[in-house]
Amino acid sequence: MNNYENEPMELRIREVAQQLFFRQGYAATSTTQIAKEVGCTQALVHYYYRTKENLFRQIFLEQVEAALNVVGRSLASEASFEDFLRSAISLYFDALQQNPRLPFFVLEELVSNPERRKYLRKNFVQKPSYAMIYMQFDARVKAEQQAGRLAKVDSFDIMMSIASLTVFTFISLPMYQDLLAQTDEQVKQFIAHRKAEVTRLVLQGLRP
Amino acid sequence: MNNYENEPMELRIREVAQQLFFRQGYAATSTTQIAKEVGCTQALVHYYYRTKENLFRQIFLEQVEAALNVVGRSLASEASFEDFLRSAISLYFDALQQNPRLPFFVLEELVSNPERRKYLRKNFVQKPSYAMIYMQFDARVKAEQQAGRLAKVDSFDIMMSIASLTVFTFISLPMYQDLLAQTDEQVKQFIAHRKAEVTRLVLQGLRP
DNA sequence: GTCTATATAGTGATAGAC
DNA sequence: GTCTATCACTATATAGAC
Repeated sequence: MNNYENEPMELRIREVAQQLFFRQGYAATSTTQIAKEVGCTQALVHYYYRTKENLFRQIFLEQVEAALNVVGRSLASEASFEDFLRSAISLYFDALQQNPRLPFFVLEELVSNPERRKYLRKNFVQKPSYAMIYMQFDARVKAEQQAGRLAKVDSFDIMMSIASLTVFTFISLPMYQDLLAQTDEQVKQFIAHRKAEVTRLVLQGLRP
Repeated sequence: MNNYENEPMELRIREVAQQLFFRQGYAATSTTQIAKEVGCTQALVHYYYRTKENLFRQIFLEQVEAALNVVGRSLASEASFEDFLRSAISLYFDALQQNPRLPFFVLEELVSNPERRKYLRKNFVQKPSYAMIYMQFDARVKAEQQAGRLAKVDSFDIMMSIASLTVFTFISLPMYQDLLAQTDEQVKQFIAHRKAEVTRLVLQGLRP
């Protein structure tokens, strides 16, 4: 717990805005609501960030960057490919458990707003450093297939499948929690359970 | 192509509204915008549906029902469990290809609005007919495991994994299309490619 | 840096004419 | 059934006092 009350206003506004954007999305969140939760006037929100769109973009970029860093970190492993997959999936689950609303937040805005995709493309996809992440993974996959230790599957498919299985777990969390009326403890168990099963499924599914 | 211009207004409004809700979500869509795209006044939208929320709910329920019917249909198969899985995954991909925005539309509203989850719970989860769908599947899984033809995995996990892999394909479609600048033909190929790989991964991953 | 006040525009919804 | 007109609100954003 940060000692919230003593933080500078600029930061408090960003933190509250992030929470609200995460929960409700961009369109359903107003600067008035942000101000009310912070305990300041709506004018102050605009004093620091000028526009709502601008405030959103700072948060959005920061979060995408954080997510990509997790992916980047997962590729640094020197272990065997199987152990590398294990620890990557484990890392994704742990990172998302810390920040369960992140994937939906990013997806929502990317899916429902073409401008956001353009923005992301300019800021990340075109940057060579991020293209490198994929190249690195692809090389490793090909080497493993050459050695006959991995099924002949496109590296892009491996990434897609792992992303699907991890991300969807957290996207569906509110439904699991709410529709099936589960407690926090049950949710924690559910995540751990899925982590184990996703790992098992991926490893067995990628055997040659 | 329906001869759109000749349809009754009530229906035209619903179709346009659906398109817009699918693309932008509830909060980002106004009844004014709906009216403009239909080519009528905003008052008429409210004449037929009274409130925006009400218009939304009709569309939402209809779509959830359609989705659940696809799932229900997939369970009717008499074939071997492996063939049943194959045809179920195939059916999901085909249904979603007809309606690629459906999963995101449903998820978005369920994730970002607790009221919608309450509403869904009342209308579906509590209905015995929908609980039956799961029971049916669970029985079949257990029988297959008894016979030693299927890995010892919870039936709930099997559903979650298949849902993750199919749904995420379509959620990520706008990004695939836009971020990687793909043509319609390439998108079609991508879907077919994922359908094959998802089928392969699930079948191999569920072998005992 | 924080406030009050306000300009401007858009929202959902309704009343009433035709 | 469709329109015009309008209400009461809320939104984002800015100007100006302190």
